[in-house]
Amino acid sequence: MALEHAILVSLRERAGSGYELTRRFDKSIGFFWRATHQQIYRVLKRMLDEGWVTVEHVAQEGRPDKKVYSVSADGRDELARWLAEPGEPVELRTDLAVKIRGAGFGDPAAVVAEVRRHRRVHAERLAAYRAIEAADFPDGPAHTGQTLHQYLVLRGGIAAEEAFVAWCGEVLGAMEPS
Amino acid sequence: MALEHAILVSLRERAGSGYELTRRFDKSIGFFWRATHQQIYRVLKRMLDEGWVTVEHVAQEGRPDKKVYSVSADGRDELARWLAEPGEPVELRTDLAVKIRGAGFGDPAAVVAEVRRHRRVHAERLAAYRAIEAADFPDGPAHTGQTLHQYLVLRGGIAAEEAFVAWCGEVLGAMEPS
DNA sequence: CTCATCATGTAACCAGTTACATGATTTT
DNA sequence: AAAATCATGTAACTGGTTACATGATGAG
Repeated sequence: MALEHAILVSLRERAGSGYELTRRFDKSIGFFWRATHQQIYRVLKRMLDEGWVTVEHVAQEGRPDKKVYSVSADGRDELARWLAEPGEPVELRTDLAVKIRGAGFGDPAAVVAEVRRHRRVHAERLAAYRAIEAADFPDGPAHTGQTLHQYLVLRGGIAAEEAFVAWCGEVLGAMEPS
Repeated sequence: MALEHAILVSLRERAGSGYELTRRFDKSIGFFWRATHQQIYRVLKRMLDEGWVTVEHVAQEGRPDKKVYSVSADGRDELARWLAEPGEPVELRTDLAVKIRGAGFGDPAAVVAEVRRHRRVHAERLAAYRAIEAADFPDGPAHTGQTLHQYLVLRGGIAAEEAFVAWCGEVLGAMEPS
């Protein structure tokens, strides 16, 4: 379970509130890990109980107060421990594949339309990632440290989306009205 | 939620027991959807309650009896309905990316070792998929019907594993002792 | 006046994992 | 004698999603 650890990474990059973390999980961290605010608030509470983070209540003018979380020494230790620990390589789990495999048990044309829709979404995500790459990482792999690491993760998102777009294309080529 | 529907697809290809389904989810269907026997038995029970499948008790010699499940008319309708229904395109969720992004907060060399391990596993899966491709689908995209659909799903697994292997390679190239 | 943004939470539910449990037969 | 295969299940737990709930400020 990596949400705790994804939050630790994000908070080590910069302390923030649950709300701010939710925004980050909608953007950069969201390339590879999604989380809703409900989940983040719940996990932050648990992390606080475990002593991995500390809170500071911050009063704001014209806006609701917020609770700013920071990683504690225990949290830093836990993150370092987890980083060195082996984990399971990802496995793909996509219902699109189930639909393709089962296409003959329904309307194949509807499945083809669904593949086309998925290709469009993946192509849009790919374009968005490429725009971020061009804007934020002009030096490509010549970056160093944290910037390099962020760049490499983005490259993973790009590689995955490219693969999905190409696969959808292959499926369409083989299944489209022939 | 696609496990019900993955089971419907598998049972339409061939009726079988929970145990047999578990075997199939370890192999071909497992390229893109995993399930343990506990989960399969639980879901089969629910599907029986919903009337999507029927059971036949089969006594065997020298082996425990088994319950063979088949898809009912309602199950066929449900599968056809679901096949035409739009679903969410996959999102990647991998802790390896979290580890790469956080590498600077721990021992980067340990993260590099982890990336190398993942590359090895993905390369092994890729080789296994390619072996299946060569053995079971000699005609490539020239297949038709159900065989074509199974082939295209396997191609998706191959595309995904290729992308992971390439990405791990890129990460290693940028992070390895420099 | 309405919608978006900022900000935090609870509660119910669903899906998936891990552990426990049994027991015969066949293979090593 | 031990391990693998065939065969089915229950129970507890964990993680994630959806729905509900509140309330201020600022922009259109």
